[in-house]
Amino acid sequence: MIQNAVGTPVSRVPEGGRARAGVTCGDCGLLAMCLPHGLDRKARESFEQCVRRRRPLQRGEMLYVAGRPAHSVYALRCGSIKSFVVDPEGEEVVQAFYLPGEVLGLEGLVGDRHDHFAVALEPTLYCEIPAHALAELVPRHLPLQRQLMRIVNRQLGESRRQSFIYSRREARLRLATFLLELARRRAARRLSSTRFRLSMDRRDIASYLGLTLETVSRGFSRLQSEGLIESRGKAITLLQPRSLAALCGVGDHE
Amino acid sequence: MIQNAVGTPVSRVPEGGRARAGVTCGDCGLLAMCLPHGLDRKARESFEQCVRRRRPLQRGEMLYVAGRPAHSVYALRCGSIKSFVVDPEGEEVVQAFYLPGEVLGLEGLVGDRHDHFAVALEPTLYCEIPAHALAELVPRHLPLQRQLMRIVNRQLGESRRQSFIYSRREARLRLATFLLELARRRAARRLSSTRFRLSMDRRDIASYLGLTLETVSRGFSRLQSEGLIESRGKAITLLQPRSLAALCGVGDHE
DNA sequence: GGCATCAATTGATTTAGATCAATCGCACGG
DNA sequence: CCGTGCGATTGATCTAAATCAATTGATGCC
Repeated sequence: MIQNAVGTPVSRVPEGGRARAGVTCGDCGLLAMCLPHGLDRKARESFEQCVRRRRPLQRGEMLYVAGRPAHSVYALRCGSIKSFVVDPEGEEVVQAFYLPGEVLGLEGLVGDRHDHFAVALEPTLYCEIPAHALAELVPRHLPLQRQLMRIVNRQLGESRRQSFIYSRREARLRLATFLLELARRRAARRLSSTRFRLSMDRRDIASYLGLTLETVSRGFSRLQSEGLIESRGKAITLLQPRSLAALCGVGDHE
Repeated sequence: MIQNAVGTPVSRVPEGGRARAGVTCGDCGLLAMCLPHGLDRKARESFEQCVRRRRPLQRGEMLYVAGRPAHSVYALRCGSIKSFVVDPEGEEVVQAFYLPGEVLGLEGLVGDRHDHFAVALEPTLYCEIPAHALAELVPRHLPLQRQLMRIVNRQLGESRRQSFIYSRREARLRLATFLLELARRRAARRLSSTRFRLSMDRRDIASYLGLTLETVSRGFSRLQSEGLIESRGKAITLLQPRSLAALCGVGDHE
């Protein structure tokens, strides 16, 4: 449904301006996966000059809206964001979920308009880097160039993996793959990879995986009855991550 | 099937070396969509110094192989290439089809290994740009940087659109979308967008669209019986491109 | 604390596409 | 010119997931 898209105001007026003491990229635990990774102190400082740390987004609040001018690139600090497009029938189609340390809105660097929506799934903090400033910095700093390419390339890989699991038609496999992907990304952030709370609802997961929400729900139930996970609403525990991986990795033929 | 992957030698020894007179980027009709687009004459000449124009690939011949070191980026001059991965059951999963003017193997710029296979679907000419040389040129030439980002971004968009049509489950719609996408890309190359020969077989299309080859075949038959296309094997005519577009664009609810 | 609301689960039925199984038709080599 | 073989088509059946429809459970609000 598009109600979010039309009903919720786009994030606008900043509350904090420049990065303030105590909240710099140097301090940030997510530096290693973020844009300024690899920059020396001096370069990082000029990068920081461009970074705007905004007030938090509330759940359901839009970070940006498809069709509007894209003037910035965004890096998540905490919380989570889903990106989606709206299909001709007016249905939301979820394209990606973003976790802290991930960068979105890169189309702002090349195109001039967003081609999708981005909305917070929970209270969310982020940094905003104006595209014109970033575009000026990139040619001057080799590590920034490399990191940018690495990030875009990673997104491309993720998107292709997603296409891949779509083409495998078994619902339970898509679900298992989805959970393991989340676990992997959480592990990379030193968060528990076996117990976590989903910030998205069943409908979002269904849309992301190309299924209906009923099928997702049944999938969770089935994985639970098989003892592979414990699922109580949004609280998920992976009881047998190895078996889950085996399910996705090796064939289900036997 | 993986037989291609193991049965066919990787393209290796070059036949032509440096770009020769008469075959330069300046002459190439595809310059506008290729990497050196936007470079001034001088910059383009130093770009050309890096370009290797290789002997043609035969149908079925591999351009590169997943797992092997990625030392170059490739630009298609004519013919076509499919890229694919091999799933745990050993089945080929087609990720993309590349047409003249398109660039592949960009992961060579960031990673050090190919993560997928690329194979010629017909006799195919291509240019090879060694990654190290390109990586050296990029920081020095702003238009090259911008073009690189534009190309990667376009690939990301394409991959997301692909995920999107996977999530729409109706087979005939996927097929119609596929045909229109091909038509669009051909039109961009000033080739007929209504009559063309598919260089890939039904199995490849099926894999790309996440369907079985029987379903693809039935889809073609159905679109033909509806008078939207004419399909005789690989020869395709779009009889009602507008209706096809309506099918994909607007809903099928009625 | 109880009720309203919405998310999630579970059940019954339908259906699109997968799967299994023949042909068909065209290109190629003898 | 006629087989041979592979790609494509067509047909019959089966099945996983969509759809339709309750029901249950959690969350927040009065």
